[in-house]
Amino acid sequence: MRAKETDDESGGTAPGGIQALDAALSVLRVLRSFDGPATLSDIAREAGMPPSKVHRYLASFIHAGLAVQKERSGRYDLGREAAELGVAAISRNNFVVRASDELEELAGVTGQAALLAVWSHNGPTVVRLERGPHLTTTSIGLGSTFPLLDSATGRVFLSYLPSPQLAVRLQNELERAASVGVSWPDLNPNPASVEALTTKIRRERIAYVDGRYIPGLIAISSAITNWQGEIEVAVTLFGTHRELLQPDSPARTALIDFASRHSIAPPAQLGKPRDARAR
Amino acid sequence: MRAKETDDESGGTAPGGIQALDAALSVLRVLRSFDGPATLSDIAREAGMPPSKVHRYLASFIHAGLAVQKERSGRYDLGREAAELGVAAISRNNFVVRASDELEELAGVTGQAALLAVWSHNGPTVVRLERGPHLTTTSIGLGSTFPLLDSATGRVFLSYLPSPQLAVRLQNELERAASVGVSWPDLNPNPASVEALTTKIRRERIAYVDGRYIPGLIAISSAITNWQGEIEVAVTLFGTHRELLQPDSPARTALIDFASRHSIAPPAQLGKPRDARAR
DNA sequence: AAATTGATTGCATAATACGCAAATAAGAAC
DNA sequence: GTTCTTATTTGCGTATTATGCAATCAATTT
Repeated sequence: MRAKETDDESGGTAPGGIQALDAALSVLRVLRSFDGPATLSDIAREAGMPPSKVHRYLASFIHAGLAVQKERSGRYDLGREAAELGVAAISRNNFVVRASDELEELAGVTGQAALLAVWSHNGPTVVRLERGPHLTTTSIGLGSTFPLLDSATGRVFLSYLPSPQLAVRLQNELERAASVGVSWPDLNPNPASVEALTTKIRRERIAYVDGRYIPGLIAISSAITNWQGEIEVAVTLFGTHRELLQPDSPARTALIDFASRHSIAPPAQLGKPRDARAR
Repeated sequence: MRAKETDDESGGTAPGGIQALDAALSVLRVLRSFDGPATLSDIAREAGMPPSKVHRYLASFIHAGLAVQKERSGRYDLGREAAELGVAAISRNNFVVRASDELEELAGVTGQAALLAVWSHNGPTVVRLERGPHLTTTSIGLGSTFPLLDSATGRVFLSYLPSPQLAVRLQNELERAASVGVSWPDLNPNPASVEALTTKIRRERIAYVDGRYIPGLIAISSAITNWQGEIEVAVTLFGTHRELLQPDSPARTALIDFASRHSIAPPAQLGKPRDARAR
């Protein structure tokens, strides 16, 4: 086996780590990058390794529950342990944990469905979902992602997240909107208009959409920010009634209050709740 | 390094896999099992490995983004990539499809007919059906729905689904039972008795009926839950032999195991209080 | 039926992961 | 401020084992 002298290639080895493990974990990342089940050959090609090597890695992943092999076709997919690892990682985020505790209450008092979303590489991602009293059966589920411009949740991240992470994604959505000819009532597909919108969202602490992303679905969203003013979580209420949008609606007030209470005010105060004790 | 001759120890190696990778993944699982950041020593002790070995694994995990090292004190925690991996696994994880793959096997080893049911607006609805070796011709088919109180499947949904969605339906069935004069051996038509029954079902992870809904038909059912502890699917075994009901019957054990394997265990922090609780 | 594609498994060998122990760093005690 | 204690990190030699190759097995197509 050859050791890498220069790690200028993508996926170099870890300093002080283990080469075999680095290689294996890169396979895991490849497996994740597929949209669904993948064949051994595809995974091996994408990872740039011989299939036999990848096959042995996958055997261990399956043993650990991180991967599964479907039926007899031999295609590989992520397994249950991968999901549990993810929820464990998410639950380490204290903002998510604390907001989750009260999300059900928020859904109850507002009479709407509620969700929490965090930023992942696919964009805003649902990590918690509380269906309201009116069981609105939507296509939204755990792990769903939203667009930046066409969703209330996406617009909140657009307004609070630093530009670099958003730039390419925003550019794509703007171009796509321009080519398809979509336009918004409150937004034109140019940077100045986007800037005006995000400023407004930050000022009002609310973003909303009125049935554009999913026809007939009304949603309002607000940001939970950390001590640096960066967004940690977006809280979103959604339903089918337009009164959600009115400036003085109880639901809107409750949402802003909820987000404020779970945010840490920019002028950091001393009584800051420390993170939970280990064990 | 010593190779395991006997894999009777917990956490044996994978057949055809890689020993180093198995060891590393067991460390990852240990890291997940903590509620928060953990020290190297703790992780090593819990994993039963020398700290130096674990340290090298963690270096690779950090390189892959699966773990992070907080501050300079050197405590380790799950990283961003772990969360990404999880949402990828969840978003492509369809509980029905996943469970369907093994439903035939479950029917085979238990010698019973098996079905999967989800909640729809008509109540518990059969979405997959596997007739057992003894082709019991019943009136159950794809799209069939069950009552809440007179079926094992219905009782599982009754025990796991939030009250609002069930309230009217439950009320109807209770009233109807009272008017017709039906009674159950394990249930009286009042809220307190229903509560006692559902508590028992959640504790034992099993609901059953003994030929009441369909005369002569014995059924046991268990819940597959998602990472919020909400029911996604009910798995039901049914046949004509009463040994299904015995606490130590192989079929019952296999059913509970099946449901557990397909459920995603919610972490402690996100554990939702099942019943109403004052804050 | 033949052929093609893809998954799995022996095998020999060289590469490397392991354990041990030294070194470094961080806290605690005084 | 200095010493003591505890915990994390890193060399190093060797035996273990991960690897590439190629054969085998299975499944699907021509």
